[in-house]
Amino acid sequence: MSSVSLSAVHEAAKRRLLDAGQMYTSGRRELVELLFSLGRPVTAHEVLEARPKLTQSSVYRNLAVLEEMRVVQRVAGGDDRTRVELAEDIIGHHHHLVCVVCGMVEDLVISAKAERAIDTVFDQAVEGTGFIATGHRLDILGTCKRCA
Amino acid sequence: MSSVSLSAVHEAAKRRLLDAGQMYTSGRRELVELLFSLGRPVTAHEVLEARPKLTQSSVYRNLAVLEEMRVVQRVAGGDDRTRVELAEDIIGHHHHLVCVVCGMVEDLVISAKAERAIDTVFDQAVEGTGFIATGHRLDILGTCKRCA
DNA sequence: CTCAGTGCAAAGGATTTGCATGCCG
DNA sequence: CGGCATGCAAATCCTTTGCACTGAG
Repeated sequence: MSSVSLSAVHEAAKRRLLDAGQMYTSGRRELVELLFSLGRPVTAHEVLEARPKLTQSSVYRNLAVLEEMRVVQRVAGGDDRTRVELAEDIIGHHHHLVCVVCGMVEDLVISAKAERAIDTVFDQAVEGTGFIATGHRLDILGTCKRCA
Repeated sequence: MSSVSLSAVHEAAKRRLLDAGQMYTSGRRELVELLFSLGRPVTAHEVLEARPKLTQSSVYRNLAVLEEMRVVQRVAGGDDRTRVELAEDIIGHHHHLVCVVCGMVEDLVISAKAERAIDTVFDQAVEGTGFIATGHRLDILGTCKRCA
């Protein structure tokens, strides 16, 4: 699953940006690298703490660009802050363990079989609602080790 | 499913507040009534639009109290605003259709069988992670009728 | 050279808080 | 009466934006 390499991620990110006429600057590269190394959804605040050199507005702006280019995606956490992580089609489809105490979010990969079961359930559920489903969000809520 | 009556909801809400030494005031009652009548997660902003008489700070404060008393629960939408709806143990377990265009969230009830399938999948997934699961959040993302 | 990207500071929007007053128990 | 709840306004927090400057192609 997370057998994806950093260089592969950079390649994917770079291609998506260049194809859209955007630059793959050092600031953006650094964001991708950080997201890759942390391997979980992070808030803008966490990014700024981890990379003090980066500027607040640039982080927000670059995350927005990366999101538009489908390099990263937003994730709802246990609190109100917006979190982002590398897009699923880059690091692979997965779900989240959300700590309702501290808001932390961790990735969770489930078996292909389980995934298929869920897909089936959802497909049936949406039928006839007039809603056009494009994806899903499955989070398991609870308490993480640290907060237990 | 939504066979729950308004009075039953008021009763449940009132009991939870009184048991905790809180008052079930008209402002709180009105919030519960509005949430019940709308039947979907709403933002504080929507509440204020629907009930202009209510004060902004009181709405936020009362929603916080109701959340603490487990009368309402927060729901992540397609945008950044916090939404709340009546707690699942009052109106019943369900999931959400989230519009990624306008952020709107609608309730979705799936079959017991489907629900069981999902529970099984999740139980297995969390095993051995050290995470203490207390619930889950399943949202189907897509485009609603209005935004299609 | 030219335009997108960056930094800094100020603006914006949602939510929270302080404080004086009102109302329920 | 006494304390929680309410209103209003000011304060905060997160995020976005304006503008001048820098850097890459």
